Amino acid sequence: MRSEALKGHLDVLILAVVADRPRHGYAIIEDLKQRSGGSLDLPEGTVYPALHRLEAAGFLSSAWGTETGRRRRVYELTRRGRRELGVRRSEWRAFSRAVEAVLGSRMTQVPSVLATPDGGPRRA
Amino acid sequence: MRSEALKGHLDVLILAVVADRPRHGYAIIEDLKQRSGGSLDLPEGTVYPALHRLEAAGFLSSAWGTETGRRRRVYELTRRGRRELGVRRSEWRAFSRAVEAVLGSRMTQVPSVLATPDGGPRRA
DNA sequence: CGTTGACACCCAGCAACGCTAGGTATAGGA
DNA sequence: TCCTATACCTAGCGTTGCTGGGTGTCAACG
Repeated sequence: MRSEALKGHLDVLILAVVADRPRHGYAIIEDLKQRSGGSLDLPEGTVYPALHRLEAAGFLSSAWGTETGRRRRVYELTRRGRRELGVRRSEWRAFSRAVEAVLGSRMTQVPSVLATPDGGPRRA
Repeated sequence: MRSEALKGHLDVLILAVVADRPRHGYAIIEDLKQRSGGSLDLPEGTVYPALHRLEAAGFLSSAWGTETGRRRRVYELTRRGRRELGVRRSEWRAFSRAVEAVLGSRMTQVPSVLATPDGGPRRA
C-alpha cells in the first residue's frame, strides 16, 4: 500500500481504535494491523507523533501506567475526541463515496460482461 | 471535506476521468465535481500540477488543441497510464477496505439498535 | 552471562503533496 | 466597456507520514 494513501486518514483510525478502549501506542499499532488484516502496518515514527498531535489538539488525554514494569503512555478519548471521531467518520464516508463515484462511473455505459477490470479497452 | 483527505488519491481520480475519454484540465475539474456530486471541487492549483506530474511519470500524454479558439492541453492515457490506473484502483480498494475494517470493528459487540452513530456511549 | 528479540517510548529531518494566491489570455454577454 | 466563464500556469507554503536514529526493560536462548 502506497504510503501517501494514509495521509489525512490516520487520525480517524487512531481515534476509532482508542474509542474502543483506552490503549497505549504500541497496542494501537498492533490493533490497527490486526483489524486491517495486516495491511495497516504502521511504523512507530508515524503513530507516536500522531498521538502527540491528537493530544495537543485535545482529542486524546494520556497518563503513564507502569503496571507491567515497562512504562506505557495510555491514551483515552476526551469528550471532544469522541465528537471529532464522529465528524471524521462522516468525512471518511463522504470522501470514500466520492472516490467510488468517480472510479465507478462511465460516460459510455459498458455491459459488465464486456468490461475489463480497469475499465480499459479489451485488446484482441 | 478536509483537504488532506485527498492526498495520495488524486492521481487515481484523474486517471479514471481521463481513461473515460481524452480531456483537458478544466474539463477534468468539472467532471470530478459532477461525478462526485459536487464534493470533489478541486482548485486549479491542485489539478494542473498533478497533470504535469502524471505526464512526467509517463501515465499521460498531452497535445495542444485549439479547435474552440481557446488553447487547450488535451490529455490522454498512455499504455503505462492504463496499467497504472488498474494498480491504483486495486490499491484504493485495499485501502478503503482496511479503513472500513478499522472503523467498523468493535471489540465489544454492540446490538445495532443500541449503537450510537459514532460508536460512542449513549449518554442519558 | 552475553546476546537477541519483543516490548515501549521518543524525536530531528526529510520528501511528497495539495492548496493559496497570484499571474496571463480569450470568448461572449450585459 | 466590463464582467464572467473558460483555460492555462507556477512559486511558495503548511501539513503530514516516514526514515533512521536513539533510550531502556524484560524474557529466552545458548
